[in-house]
Amino acid sequence: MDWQPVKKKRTFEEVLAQIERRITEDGLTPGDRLPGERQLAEQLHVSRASVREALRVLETLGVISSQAGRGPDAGAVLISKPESALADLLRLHLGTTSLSLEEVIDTRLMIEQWAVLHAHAAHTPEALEAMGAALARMEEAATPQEFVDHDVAFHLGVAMLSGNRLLASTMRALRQTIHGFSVAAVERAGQTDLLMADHRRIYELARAGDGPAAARAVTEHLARAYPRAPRDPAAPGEPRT
Amino acid sequence: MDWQPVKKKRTFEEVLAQIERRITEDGLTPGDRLPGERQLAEQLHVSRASVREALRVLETLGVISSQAGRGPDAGAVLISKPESALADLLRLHLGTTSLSLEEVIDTRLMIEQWAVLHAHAAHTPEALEAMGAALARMEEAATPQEFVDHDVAFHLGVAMLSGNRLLASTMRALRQTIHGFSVAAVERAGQTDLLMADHRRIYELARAGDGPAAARAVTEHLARAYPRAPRDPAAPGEPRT
DNA sequence: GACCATAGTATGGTCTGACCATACTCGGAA
DNA sequence: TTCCGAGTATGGTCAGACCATACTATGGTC
Repeated sequence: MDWQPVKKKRTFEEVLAQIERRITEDGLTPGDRLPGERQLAEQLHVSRASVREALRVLETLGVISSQAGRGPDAGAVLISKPESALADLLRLHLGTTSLSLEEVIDTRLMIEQWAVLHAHAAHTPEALEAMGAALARMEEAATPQEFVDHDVAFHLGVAMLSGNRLLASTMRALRQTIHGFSVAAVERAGQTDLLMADHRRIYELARAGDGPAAARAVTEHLARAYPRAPRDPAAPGEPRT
Repeated sequence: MDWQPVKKKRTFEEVLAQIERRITEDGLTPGDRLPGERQLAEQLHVSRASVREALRVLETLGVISSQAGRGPDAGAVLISKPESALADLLRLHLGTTSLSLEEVIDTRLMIEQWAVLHAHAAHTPEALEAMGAALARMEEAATPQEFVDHDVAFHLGVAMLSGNRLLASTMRALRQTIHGFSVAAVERAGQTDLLMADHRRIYELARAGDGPAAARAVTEHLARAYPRAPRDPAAPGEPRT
């Protein structure tokens, strides 16, 4: 038999494990409620502090949301907000330089390319609608801040083409993380005509179902938006077709 | 002026914000230490419980690691383990069905394709070495469990070709999340000859610097490993070149 | 009977103070 | 010089209390 790790789990980790087990075994889904902190503490024979630390972890990971008060909506409710956790993750690791802005932007390009190349039929109409609406609002944007807000919505629509919620959540988190950088880039550029032309082109190509062409358009767009970011030139081998 | 959100932040969130500020402003990097819990509590005029909840969040996000005792290594030390946070995130959201296995596996294909297509010269030798070593160990694997362990190392090497730490961490988390699924797949298949042939092909193509061919090999490999997972056939538009 | 104000109560959020286990530090003994 | 034990700073946990919040039920008023 294999050796068992002898590490002593901390109390709150045991609580965490049991709550997770309950979630999966009982098939709890977003909207369902967890027992109150005091009740959990009593049933698990631990202190409320330990329960709270476990719940804090779940909240950090975007799995639950807590509200005080009484009634059906009080207490810990299951949710599904992975993007907040991802955004926190990226922001903090950028802060400790264990991640660089280039890597984040590279990842963004990867997702958008993939999304337009692998547009999922069932989700395409919805995504295109979001993209179209964002396009219209971008036209009327008065400030870089506003423009970027709708730009985020547009590119989130691009990610949604894939029909993959993990990619959509990651895109939300990415954009949240590089938000300040995006606004600064638009302010520096001064005008948004070229970016808007890119957007329209991406939109039309996606609507036409021409994945490869849309992927090229996305690549050019991001190269324009982040002039010196891509590290592609240093790559060995043959250029991308 | 814009309206300010009137939401009252919880105490531990304020603590969290101040610690984060200290990290970025002081330029702390992995290996550096944070003040002790009692000291933080006193300086911020909050209770130790609030400090602990903030630290728990940071630990969950893979930014710090805490150890008891005295000496240089005691207390909260900055680290960089985004993969553990990502793995927790994926596992829990899979548990609440706000994410599906297909989406996770799709994401894996996306990363590996991207990595071989955008291999970064500076990181290629190191990645190839990891892939080669994993290849050799896979040959000698006696059990599906062992095989999968080294398979994980191989595909982590693939992700490392990109030189993007975010992708490498995500790959680690992905594989950790689908580990049980992978083992079951290998056990079901009974033999690993085809998979090994794929691996060698991917390795050789990556070493030759032929990104597009390697991308095709990766796609075929994953299609073989997860027979009914990819949703690609349902995609509209033209096939990938 | 319909409506509204008030007391009741269950919830999360926070604090205080204590105790334990751990693991380094330092002083004294061999 | 070496080694052992007391001292001590650290995180981990607990118990009990209090507050703010927000629903619920009660009862009075029209």
